Amino acid sequence: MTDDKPTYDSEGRPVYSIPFNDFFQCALSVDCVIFGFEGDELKVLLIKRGAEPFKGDWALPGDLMYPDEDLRQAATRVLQDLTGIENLFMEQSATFSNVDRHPQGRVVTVSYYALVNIELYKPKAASWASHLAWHGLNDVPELAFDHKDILHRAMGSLRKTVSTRPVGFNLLPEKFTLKDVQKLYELILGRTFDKANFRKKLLSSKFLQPLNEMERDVAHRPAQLYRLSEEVDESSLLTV
Amino acid sequence: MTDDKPTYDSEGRPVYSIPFNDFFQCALSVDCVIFGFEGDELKVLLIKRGAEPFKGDWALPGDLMYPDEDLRQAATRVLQDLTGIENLFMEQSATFSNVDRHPQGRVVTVSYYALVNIELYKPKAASWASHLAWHGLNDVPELAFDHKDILHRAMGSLRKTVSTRPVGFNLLPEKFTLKDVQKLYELILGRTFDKANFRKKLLSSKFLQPLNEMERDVAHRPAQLYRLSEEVDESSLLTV
DNA sequence: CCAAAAGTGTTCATTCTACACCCATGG
DNA sequence: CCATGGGTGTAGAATGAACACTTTTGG
Repeated sequence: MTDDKPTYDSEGRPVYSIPFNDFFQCALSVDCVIFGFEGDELKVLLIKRGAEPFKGDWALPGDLMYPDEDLRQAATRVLQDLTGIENLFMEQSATFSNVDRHPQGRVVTVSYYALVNIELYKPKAASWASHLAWHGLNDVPELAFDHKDILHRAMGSLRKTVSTRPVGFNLLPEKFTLKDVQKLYELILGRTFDKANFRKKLLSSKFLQPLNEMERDVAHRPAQLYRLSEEVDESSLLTV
Repeated sequence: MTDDKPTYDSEGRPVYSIPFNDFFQCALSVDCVIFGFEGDELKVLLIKRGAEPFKGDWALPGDLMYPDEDLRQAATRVLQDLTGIENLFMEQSATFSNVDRHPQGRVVTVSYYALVNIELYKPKAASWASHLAWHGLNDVPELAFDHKDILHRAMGSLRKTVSTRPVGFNLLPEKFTLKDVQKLYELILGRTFDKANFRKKLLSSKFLQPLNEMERDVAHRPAQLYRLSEEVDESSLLTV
């Protein structure tokens, strides 16, 4: 396919078959897969595109990287604009580079996935509000570009991370029950856990701090509320 | 930091503060972290740069992505040119985008790591031979650009992958002993394993096929030789 | 009292770990 | 016969899975 591409001079210097400047015709973008957890569902924040291409379609929020930014800064900016939240968990997932993925030029996109406490989320600008919505992961509409692929990959990255590092708690509200944690892990990993065993593992991990507070207004025995203990480092291990 | 960056019109269309075409001034490159295993050491294949910038320094082999390629194709091409090997294990690791990482312009690089059977490696072109060398991972020289970071990250990716999927075998010769496998895993993961337990785990995994052949010319009891059994799928699990 | 979910204890099976021991070969 | 590393068995600890049971609330 690319037999004729690279040649090299006697010094091992590459000799390009096209002008050097032709390489500098790409744009980079970031696309953010923003996960939330509400009710009994994992959700993702999508934006309805107001501009061509794919105008009117749902898409992952993203933007082009500016010349004076790196990718993480661009992703942080997108997130900040949308949710108003700073300092949330965000990690690079993968890079997508199909030649034809963007109809307006060569745009390579790098995806980040973020975990937000859905209660803290506030739509930022009024003009955006109608264009932004949480969608249940089992109920995602058609997406613009290759965003469906990106979403699937991000889900994979999340699964890997969540089963070895205590990052899932970023999706939970300040105060939560052990049942909440279990439900969350079950949704992310697509399996069920035995209640007794799951809570034994969680409690032995020392990541949780019981509060002097109970669940309220439930038609059964109220559950103990917990919060994440302060010394938890995201590099700590929690194997679920 | 980027307060003034994004504004949006009444439709939620982004209004950029710089001309749209200014975004299309980036180049993308791939850098390949090519791991090999020889003797009692993990090695990485480095190239001595024949051109500015960083002329004369060691660097990861890489190249710019051509307009009609995607990143994987570019990485495959680089690998093919260097080693002459096709169909080896290669996976995207991470994307590096520091604004100043390349002195000649905005170049964002995507790293791939590959695992090669060092016995099959043949330097491709004579003019390259003197510029290419395997370096032990504990003995890596100063590297050009941010290649040291890239190498470290690739090592991290390798560690993660190798402990859940049976990909390490790509580093081994056709025929190998269980001791070879153990040594390899110990090097990658930076720990030791109990001989008896390690081999029990390996043999119960059904990934190995014993050959009618023994080690030769060793001053002790010769070891059984194995090869990877054919039905092994890289998506199978092997938890070490 | 009942339904519903919280919360706990016990048993059994599986896996991990450490370590001791025997085996085959070259010198 | 010795040194060297190949190869195996076993006992005890740790972990995981399954499940029964008790507790506390609202209705």
